[in-house]
Amino acid sequence: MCSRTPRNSRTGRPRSTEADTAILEATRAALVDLGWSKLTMGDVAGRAGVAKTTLYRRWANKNELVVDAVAVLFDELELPDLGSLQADIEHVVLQFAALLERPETKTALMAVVAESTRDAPLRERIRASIVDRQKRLVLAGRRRAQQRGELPSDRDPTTVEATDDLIFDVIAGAVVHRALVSAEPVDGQWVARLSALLVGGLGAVATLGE
Amino acid sequence: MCSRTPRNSRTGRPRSTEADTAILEATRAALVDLGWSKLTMGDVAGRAGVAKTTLYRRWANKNELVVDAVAVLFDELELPDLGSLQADIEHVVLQFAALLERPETKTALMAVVAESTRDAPLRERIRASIVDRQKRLVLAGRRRAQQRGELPSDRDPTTVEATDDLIFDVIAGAVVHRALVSAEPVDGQWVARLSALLVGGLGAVATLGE
Amino acid sequence: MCSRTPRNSRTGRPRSTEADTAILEATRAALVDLGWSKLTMGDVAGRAGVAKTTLYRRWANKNELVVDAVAVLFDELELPDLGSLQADIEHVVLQFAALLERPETKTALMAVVAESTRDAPLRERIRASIVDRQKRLVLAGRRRAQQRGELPSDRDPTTVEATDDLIFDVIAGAVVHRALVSAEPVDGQWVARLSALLVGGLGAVATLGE
Amino acid sequence: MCSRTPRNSRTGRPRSTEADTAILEATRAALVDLGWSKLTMGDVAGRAGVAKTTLYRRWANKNELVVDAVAVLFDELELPDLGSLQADIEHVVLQFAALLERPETKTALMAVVAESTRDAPLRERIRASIVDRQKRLVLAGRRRAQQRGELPSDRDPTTVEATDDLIFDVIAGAVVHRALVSAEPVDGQWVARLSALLVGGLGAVATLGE
DNA sequence: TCTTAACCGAGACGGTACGTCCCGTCTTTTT
DNA sequence: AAAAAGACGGGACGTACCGTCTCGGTTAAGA
Repeated sequence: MCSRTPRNSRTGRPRSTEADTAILEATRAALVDLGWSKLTMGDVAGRAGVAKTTLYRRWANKNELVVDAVAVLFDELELPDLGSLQADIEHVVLQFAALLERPETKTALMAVVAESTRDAPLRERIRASIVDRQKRLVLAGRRRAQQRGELPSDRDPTTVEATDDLIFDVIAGAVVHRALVSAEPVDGQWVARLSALLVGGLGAVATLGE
Repeated sequence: MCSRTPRNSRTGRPRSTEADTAILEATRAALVDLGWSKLTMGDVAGRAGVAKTTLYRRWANKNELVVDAVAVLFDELELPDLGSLQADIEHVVLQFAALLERPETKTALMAVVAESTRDAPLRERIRASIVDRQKRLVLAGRRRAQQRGELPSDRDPTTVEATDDLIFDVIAGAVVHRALVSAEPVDGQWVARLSALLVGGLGAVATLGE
Repeated sequence: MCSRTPRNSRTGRPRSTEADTAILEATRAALVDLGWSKLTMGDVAGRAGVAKTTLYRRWANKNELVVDAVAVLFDELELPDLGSLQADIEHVVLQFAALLERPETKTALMAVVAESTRDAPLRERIRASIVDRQKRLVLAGRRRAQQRGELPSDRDPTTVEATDDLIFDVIAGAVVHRALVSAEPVDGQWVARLSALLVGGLGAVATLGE
Repeated sequence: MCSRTPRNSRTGRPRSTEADTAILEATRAALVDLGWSKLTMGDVAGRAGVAKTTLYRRWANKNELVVDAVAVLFDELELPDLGSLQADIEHVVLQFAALLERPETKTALMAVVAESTRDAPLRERIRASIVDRQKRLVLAGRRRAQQRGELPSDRDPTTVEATDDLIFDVIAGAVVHRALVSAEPVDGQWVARLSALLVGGLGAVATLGE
């Protein structure tokens, strides 16, 4: 979780795990109150009741701290079986939109992505902490649809993975763009249209490799 | 273009129009060299051979300046008629991906969007300067496809607009997510799959309103 | 006076002379309240109602600032003609002792001298601002004594200068050592003994060169 | 020697005496390398191969540590009988000047004196460890000169002590001022002049009390 | 021999000050 | 009135040390 792994030595005073959690909580609170660009390391330290040095001992900079603070929120997303692929998609999209409406994520997500365009370690951290972890939802939804017979069974595994990635980029990208760039609500109608587009289009994509 | 409109008085020394263009060019150059987060107003002023006051007389802050500097690049996107809806989509997606590969836009776009989540005037400026201007591409593509008979003619105008918006969010969102978040290449295969998904799904969306 | 001379350009906003004096006064006040070692640049800036940057624009570090703040106090020393060499010496020694009793000088003088042992520019600044300026007192006293006939007229000018320097080091050194190292009072008795020693010994030194 | 006397309990692990000497040596080495103001407790601990806690268990702060580290050097001063008061004075002055040329003492002596102006315990420690211990040299020199008949025998013991103190302040003060403030060499000529001044002046001081 | 109390190294902790960078504003002279 | 120049008050940065505090482990006297 922390950026700077302490040496695996057993000597010396161990790091306080309470400080860890206090810092991450304080970071989320500061994101809510101030937004990403006005969040300062000193302010977070103050809110957490911790010295600035304690903060820098764990995270090299604001971006890595924010990624860790926000990442955990994305693990709340779930994919309950609602009986049909379209229903599953609509449910997860609404969940994701609700997550993006939270002020912590709304202000932080695009900011760290922007920073990551010039910071490879940060990019890797985002991928590991947030992006890759959510692909599980696409996987689960696709497999469930295959079991239901809504989608054909796998043939070429690379094609399947490429399609999974495409669906992930389309869903996540569309919701983020709607919510943050277009800045318009992700309501039931919009979600219905999006999921209809996906379900309808998936057949065309499946026949593409043949 | 400029943020602060001067009084319409004709007295006094007129503003230098050369300064305007020099500043915007300098901003793009600074974005390339430094990225959004390390770009400073002082540095831009220095590159443009201009005093900081001259800069602030025109733009209130870094974000508005960057939006103006980058917006013009998005007007390069075009939609030549390639004979089919799928070909048109593939072409514009590749163009958009190429634009996002440019270091100016790559570092700036997500950054200003992130800032805009807490800054309504900036959000409006982005919408006016960048977002809404590109919806023309979706409009043009859809109409052309209708003329070709690839898509049914309009019935309910609000449904049409909602679908246009959806397609816009899906295309733009997916490309941005692929390029900046997933950080993987927008290559021919991926574009082919995306456009197949869209063309295949559009029928399903069209029948939704009935 | 200031450490960092601005370019002799006439362009731009000129430096505030009020800031100069406010900073030096604040420095002396901080020396009185906190002493040299607890004096901080931030505190001085705060007392002066000035930003830290304004302070650093003028002085590179605490030591140079303190030298300038204290130097002016040494210019208060005078040498009124009291009729005899011994009386003149006693008077200036008492004045010097009174100056060293002031908390500003007491805490600052030895501190900057200590720092100057590893900082040649500072050493030069102390010499120019404080040390050399006070040699005038020795010169004036010696000339007056020669006019009175208490001391022989000059013969070898280098000998004269060497003797002046010796007397300066002896007087200044003895008073400083008494006041700060031995930490005992420079009272009338002690001063009388010191001046007797000097007046009595000067004859022996004068005949040394022969 | 150490600042914090442990309880006189005989139980528990006794303090390492090797640590004591290692710390003092490390302190002198650090003074040579870094000077007083850049010397840090952590650095000294590192050089001594000792934990910071071990250091603080013995000395309360940097100043007391430095006084102890430097004090021992002053005990090297000796006063061999060279046959005349003037020769004895010249010898001890040259010794003292040589001591002040050593980088450890040069940087440390004035610094701790400066600190002592606002720190009574430190002042007392300096007096006990350094100042008073060197007055023995003045005492020995004066007695030897009295035995030789160069100086009159004692009459009033308080006058004698006052004169001893005066001579101590004059010699020590003059040498320190010459070496550190004027920053000029304490060479044979200067020493000859100083000792001539003293020997010549001592008679005048002696007759003062009558 | 076994406690046991004080020692030791390592290093994290809450803090303070540092000197730098940039902000957005202001004052000055020049155009 | 706008321009270049640059000083201004202010805020945050990331670093260096401070002196304290926990750790696990060591050491020698006393039971």
